[in-house]
Amino acid sequence: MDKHYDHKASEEKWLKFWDEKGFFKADTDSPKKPYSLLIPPPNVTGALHLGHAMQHSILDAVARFKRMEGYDVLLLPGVDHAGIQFEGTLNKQLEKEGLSKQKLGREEWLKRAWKFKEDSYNSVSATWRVMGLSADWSRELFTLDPKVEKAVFEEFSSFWEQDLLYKGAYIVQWCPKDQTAIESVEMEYEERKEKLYFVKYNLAGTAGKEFITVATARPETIYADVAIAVHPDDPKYQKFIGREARKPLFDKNAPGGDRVKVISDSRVDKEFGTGALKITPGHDPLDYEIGKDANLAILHAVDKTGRMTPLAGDLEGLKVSEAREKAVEKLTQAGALEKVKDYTHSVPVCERCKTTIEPLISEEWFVKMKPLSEKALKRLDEVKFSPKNYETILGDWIKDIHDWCISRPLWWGYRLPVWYCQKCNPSRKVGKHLDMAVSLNAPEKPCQTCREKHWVQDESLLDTWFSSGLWPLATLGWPEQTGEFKKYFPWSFEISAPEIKYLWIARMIMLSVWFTDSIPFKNMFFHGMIRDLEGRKFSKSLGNGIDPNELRTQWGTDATRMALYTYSAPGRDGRASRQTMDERAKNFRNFGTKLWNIGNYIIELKPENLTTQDKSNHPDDKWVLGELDKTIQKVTKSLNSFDLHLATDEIYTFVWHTFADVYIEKTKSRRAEAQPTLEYVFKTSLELLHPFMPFITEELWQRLPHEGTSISVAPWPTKIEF
RNA sequence: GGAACCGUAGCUCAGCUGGUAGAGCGCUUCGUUUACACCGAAGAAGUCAGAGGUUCGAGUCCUCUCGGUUCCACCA
Repeated sequence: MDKHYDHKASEEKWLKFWDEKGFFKADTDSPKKPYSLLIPPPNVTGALHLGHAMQHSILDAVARFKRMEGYDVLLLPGVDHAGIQFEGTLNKQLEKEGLSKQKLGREEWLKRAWKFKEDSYNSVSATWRVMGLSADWSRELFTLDPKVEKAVFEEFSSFWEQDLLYKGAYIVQWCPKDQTAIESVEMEYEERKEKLYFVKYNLAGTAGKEFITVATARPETIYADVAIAVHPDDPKYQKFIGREARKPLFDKNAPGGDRVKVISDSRVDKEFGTGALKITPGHDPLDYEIGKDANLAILHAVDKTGRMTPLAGDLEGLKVSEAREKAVEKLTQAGALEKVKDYTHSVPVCERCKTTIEPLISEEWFVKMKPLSEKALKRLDEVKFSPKNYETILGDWIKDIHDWCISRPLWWGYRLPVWYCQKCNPSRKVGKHLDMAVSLNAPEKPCQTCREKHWVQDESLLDTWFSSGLWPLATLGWPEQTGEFKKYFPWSFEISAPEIKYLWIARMIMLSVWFTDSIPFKNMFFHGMIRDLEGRKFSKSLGNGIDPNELRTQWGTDATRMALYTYSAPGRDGRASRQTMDERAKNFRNFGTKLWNIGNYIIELKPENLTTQDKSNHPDDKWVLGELDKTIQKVTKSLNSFDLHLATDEIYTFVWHTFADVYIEKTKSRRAEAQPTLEYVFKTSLELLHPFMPFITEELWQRLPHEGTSISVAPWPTKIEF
């Protein structure tokens, strides 16, 4: 044996061996009990990062453990098309080349998109394999594969038939840069120092004598005002309720001209500003609510690109920030600006591009979530969460569910399978089944109203989570009751980063319970987030990321995996730098060398004149077997509770500090007698270590006397059998 | 405003249902005798954020305070 373990050669050798032997293929016909693990599909938007490496190492350890325990293990890999994020990343690339979506056009753009997808996918796939993931590659899926498309269509059409879909005016958080509606979970708030403008509205018919003053941070939206609201109990404004006021900024084409009504509504805060609130239902969620209840018109002063609409008169076409300055000038000139105060508040911005969100009314598709939420809540306690408190966290969110906006103006992903009759339904209204159809391709049947075929498809795409929310079902061939669906569903184990607990985990639970009357997974593991030493997220812009491939190349895959398990306590965030990762990986690289040298001692330096393979009754032998037995029990227990950080620590301490430092040292004076015990304890230790360090354990196990073809399918040690 | 999590050795972190403080890296001293210097032996280092409480006994349970992080809601 060489002095040092050559991790690179060993990894290549065993990857090839495992692949050829097909140990990791799940078998629906196997009499073994199933254990299924679903890999959260990484986005095809770039290379895997350290968080992925940890997540996948955890999955693989559990999979390997269960396989050794004798289960028919399915570890299913896949990748996600990640609509918005994908387009964002690709468009940034195109920008550098001086290109854009618009310049390329849909067809050319899609060609680039598929190329980009291939590149990202290849990087992800390569990393997966070299990390030693014992996945069933024959079942690998992409969220845009036909198998998934079928399931997604079933999801959509069944929602349609159950009357859970609707389209209509809805207040939507609109990102002007990404040109898309985003969800509240995709928004961030930024503290901004802005101004609060106190604007006087003249009461109609008083010719500049009576005024009502409102405080607003967005004077440019005055054009879209439809009312002023005051609290019904506010004594200051009793006399104004029911009267009309004149907008200091208005467009002659606006409904009602410059007139807005003063109404009362208890949702107005008497203490804020002047206690009078201008109502702009087109641009503010609260105003929208108040406006809806008071039956007020919805006007837009800002459009979806973040520019002023014709309603803003000569400000049309200006960006919001420019329009605000102009509006303030005009108000000053008109003597309508009473005062300006400094005002610090948090402004909603897009999580991805940090652009200020425009709350707008937009025509979007929604799923009514209440029925799904109610059904899911009854079954939530069947999922075993790690850490436990996530059951409450998710339960609270599902209880307060709001309808799910599922349409996105994107090009990358699933088009809504909705067709309108161009002739009978040119405005694409929803609700009349006769001049609409839900179909994957252009409907064969004619429109039932005009008996002709003028079908046009809805332009929008489905939200990415509409497909990934169905991942536990789609990957197993649902809606068909396939053999694999029957055997592997619900999944035994799922894992996720906590940041997508609502977007993804809660949705999977609701969708699964709705469509199959079953929870999607029995064990749900949330790992923590690895951050940098200052506690910040890893991000490309900060450049603080750590490349798992560099760690792997330098220290070996086994060592990198072990380093990651030290961060794997459920729900605990960790801090890391390249240096701290190196320190940990180095320690486990050294541990690998230790194993290698133990192997050298036991295998290569084996005494030649061995007389017996019988066990001895020497107290040291009994002692080490007792310690080994304790270790077996502890490691098994920790693995069953998914405490991998404890399991790795236990087996590490036993091998290094009990077996090597103490026991092996003592055997040197009675080497021949101890040989059987040495071999047994070492082989068993390797088996306990295999889920975490698959390569070196296979390498050494193969050199020891053993039964079977691979440690990866050797029986998991349960008790001392010696 | 509501909620959760965290605060343990210089650094990064473990410590399950309460019972004499742990690991890795780093540091000090010694060791190159026949598995291993990617090693071995010995060692220094913490009033477990602070204050109360429950208990025979609390890092571990309860309350409060301080500090840090995150999530949810609202922000005219």
